[in-house]
Amino acid sequence: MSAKAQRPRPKTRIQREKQEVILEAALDVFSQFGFRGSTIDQIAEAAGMSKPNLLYYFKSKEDIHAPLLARILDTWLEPLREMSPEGDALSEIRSYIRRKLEMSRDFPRESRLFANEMLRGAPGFYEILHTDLKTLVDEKALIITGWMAEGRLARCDPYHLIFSIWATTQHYADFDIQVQAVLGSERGGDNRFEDAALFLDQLYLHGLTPK
Amino acid sequence: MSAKAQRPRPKTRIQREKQEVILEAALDVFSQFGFRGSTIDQIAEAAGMSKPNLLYYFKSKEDIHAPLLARILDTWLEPLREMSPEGDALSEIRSYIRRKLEMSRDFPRESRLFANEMLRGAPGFYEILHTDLKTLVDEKALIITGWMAEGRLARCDPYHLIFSIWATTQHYADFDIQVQAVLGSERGGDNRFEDAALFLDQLYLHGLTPK
DNA sequence: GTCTATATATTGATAGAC
DNA sequence: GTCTATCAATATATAGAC
Repeated sequence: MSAKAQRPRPKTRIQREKQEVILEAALDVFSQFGFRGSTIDQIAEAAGMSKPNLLYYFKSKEDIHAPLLARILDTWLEPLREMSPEGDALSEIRSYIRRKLEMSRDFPRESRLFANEMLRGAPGFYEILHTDLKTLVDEKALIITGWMAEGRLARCDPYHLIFSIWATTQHYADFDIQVQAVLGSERGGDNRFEDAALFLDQLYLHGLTPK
Repeated sequence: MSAKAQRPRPKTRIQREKQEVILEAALDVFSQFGFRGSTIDQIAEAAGMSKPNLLYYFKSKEDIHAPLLARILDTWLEPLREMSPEGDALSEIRSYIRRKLEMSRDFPRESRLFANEMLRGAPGFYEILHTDLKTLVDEKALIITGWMAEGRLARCDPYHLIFSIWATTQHYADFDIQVQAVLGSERGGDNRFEDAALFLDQLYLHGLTPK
């Protein structure tokens, strides 16, 4: 939303739709090869248009990449934002895990785009992580710590708890190829996400239930 | 080791050392930008030599990348191989986690190189995952299932258990920049791996202790 | 808005002097 | 073995016709 404001806002509906087609194609490409490894040609082909035509809508490679990145962190943290101090501790954590896993299932390319950025050290992105992201995580860590103090949750490091949830859920998007290779055709089908959901639910339920 | 056999073995010790310098530099670069996003120029500069000089030792970009990839899976799976059916179930799992986390701490670039390959769909690598890796995981999954049948471990899906261990431990290498950004300078120092080890140990101890 | 043509820079790789 | 020079291919981006 705020990302749109960076470039002159699209005038017509057609323009906006074309831009969406391009961003969609770019997400395919960038999420696989990262920024440096992707070419405008690849994106143009994926978008079904010529390179100059694509560059009519976005004046540079960076201009295609930036809005994708800008919208992703917001989407990605939505499930964490929903974690409420009012709810039941274990239920809140478990449904956070479920929602996060659903995001990996439904938006794997976004997850991989993000992962690519992390791998190269998040240039021009670190500030946001260190401010916006850190603030949100600090806030939620406090809630979790509160739950532990009330005896509703086993005591543990809330930051590493959150990291472990990020890791386990995003793994199914980022390392999907490996997951499928190991599970094989029999079990790698569509229910790998259900199996993962069951496993993670149990792991964290038993792992976090106060003793 | 078997990777070396693919190209004519180096004659002198000097040659071998130069190749090592190059591979070391290449690991730095490839692990950040992936294969396509890295340039021979970058690698040459990191290795402190000219591009033609580097290409005297490795005749192509692919030839630098391949041996790095070949040696990595072996190293990476070493801790899993060590998991023994003779040992105590919970201890075996916990020390597997500890060793795997140590690898993320000690070989973060290798982890990121691997992650980069997964993100682009592991071209020319999938076969190995589907055969060698799957075979090893199948074997260890059987052991784990055996432990569960004996009541030494809480029942759960052994494959997703292994995935979750991979995910949580590799996260500290692959997403290090994010971990550091969130923890901040106070806690992001050198003990983030110790904190992670403590957290994971507790999570899996409680999560996997039979009820 | 979309195309062909092209300018300009970067990249993978080689030739050949030393 | 290492260097300078360079080639051919690819890449980002623009010009200008339609």
